[in-house]
Amino acid sequence: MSSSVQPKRVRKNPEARRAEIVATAARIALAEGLECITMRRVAEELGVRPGLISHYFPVAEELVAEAFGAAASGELAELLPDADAHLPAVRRLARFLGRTEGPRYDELSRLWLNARHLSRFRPALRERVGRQEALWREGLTALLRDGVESGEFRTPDPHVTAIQLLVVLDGLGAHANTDRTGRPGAVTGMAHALAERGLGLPAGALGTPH
Amino acid sequence: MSSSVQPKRVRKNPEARRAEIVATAARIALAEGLECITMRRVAEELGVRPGLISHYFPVAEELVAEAFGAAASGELAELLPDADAHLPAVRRLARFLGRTEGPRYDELSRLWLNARHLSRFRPALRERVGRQEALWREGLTALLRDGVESGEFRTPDPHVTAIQLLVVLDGLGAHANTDRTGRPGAVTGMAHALAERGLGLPAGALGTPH
DNA sequence: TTGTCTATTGGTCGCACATCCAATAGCGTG
DNA sequence: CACGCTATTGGATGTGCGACCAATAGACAA
Repeated sequence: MSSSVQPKRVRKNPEARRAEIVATAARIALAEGLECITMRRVAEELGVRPGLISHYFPVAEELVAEAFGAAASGELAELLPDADAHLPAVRRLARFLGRTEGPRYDELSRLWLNARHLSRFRPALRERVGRQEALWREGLTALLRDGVESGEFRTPDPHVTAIQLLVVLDGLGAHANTDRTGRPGAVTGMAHALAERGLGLPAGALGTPH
Repeated sequence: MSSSVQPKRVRKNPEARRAEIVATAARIALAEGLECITMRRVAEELGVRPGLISHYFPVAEELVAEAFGAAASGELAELLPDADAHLPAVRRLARFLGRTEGPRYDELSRLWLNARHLSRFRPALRERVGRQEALWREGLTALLRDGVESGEFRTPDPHVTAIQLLVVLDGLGAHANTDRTGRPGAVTGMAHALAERGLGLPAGALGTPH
């Protein structure tokens, strides 16, 4: 009558296991924060013993970096899906900006905040954050460049405009963390306004933030 | 011939000791981060036993919150000194923006990053962060309002403009943490540009960012 | 000087963590 | 079916942390 579950041990091939671990850690990172990625915590979530995580990631920091990379690039893919490549750039940009609101994006901007701060103490993570920043910058720059080539946008330098956009989005995200007391539309809409002004679009061309 | 220092115990009055503790913690927060504020660490810095810190701050989180508050309000006072109240608003704003660059301000924006993130887990800190945000917002809003009254600025809503400025500054600060690879002037100067545009000033009226 | 009050000590306790390793058991191969 | 490889376990080790408390020794008043 033992009510405890048998510790039936499951054996998987290393790549699969590793991927599973990273995915779990990424999920934890998004939901609860990078500091919640702990050997024990991940192990428990996977129904496995802590030693195993340690075996795949002898140094914990490496797992944290990997998890952040997975989460960030996953979210980027969702914000700027390759599948949209055929759509007009204005439309893609409008979608992108539209997705930078709501609880879902709050989670993401919290993760960035988290990562930027933590990367102060963890070199491996810092490196990953830098790489992801570059990816996001390039992704958005490519979108803007498309728009310029198709004549939808007019801007002296798509790369600079992209960075400016990301800076504003980061600022909004950081503020959203603590302060959400009746933010005026002129604040919420900063990214839209910046994009329209910086790309020679008429006001409202990108849709209005909710 | 004992080369070890005598543990001569010094007795101070509670308010002074408490102030000393907060000041030390604030210094640590600015230089190394809020998570380095630890009973042992602060005690060592003060040449005192850890138990003493614990005595003044039975709950560690309270000290962290207090330290952040001290650091943030101290820095605000330096960025917007009351002593400048007689100067024209343009000049005060130009100074303020001028001080938002360089290693000194980097330290501060790192602290804000740190605090915003950590406040996710520590209610007492979150409350303090909210209070400080309000103070910064109000300080800057007052400056802008002065400018409007004296006819130096033209803006539909000083409060909104102030928030927008802070958002951009936060975004720049967050980005500066990891990425500083040749940031174009059009990025570095975002705050200046936003202020000039939002306040009806001619370009360059606030000085150029270095 | 003596006595009292209390700021300060010195230690203890329990917790959560990363890291390491010898033993074990799943699974594919022969 | 038996064997060997290795993914996985269980447990030990050491560190740093907040919290707690009885004992101690400054400082000040009587």
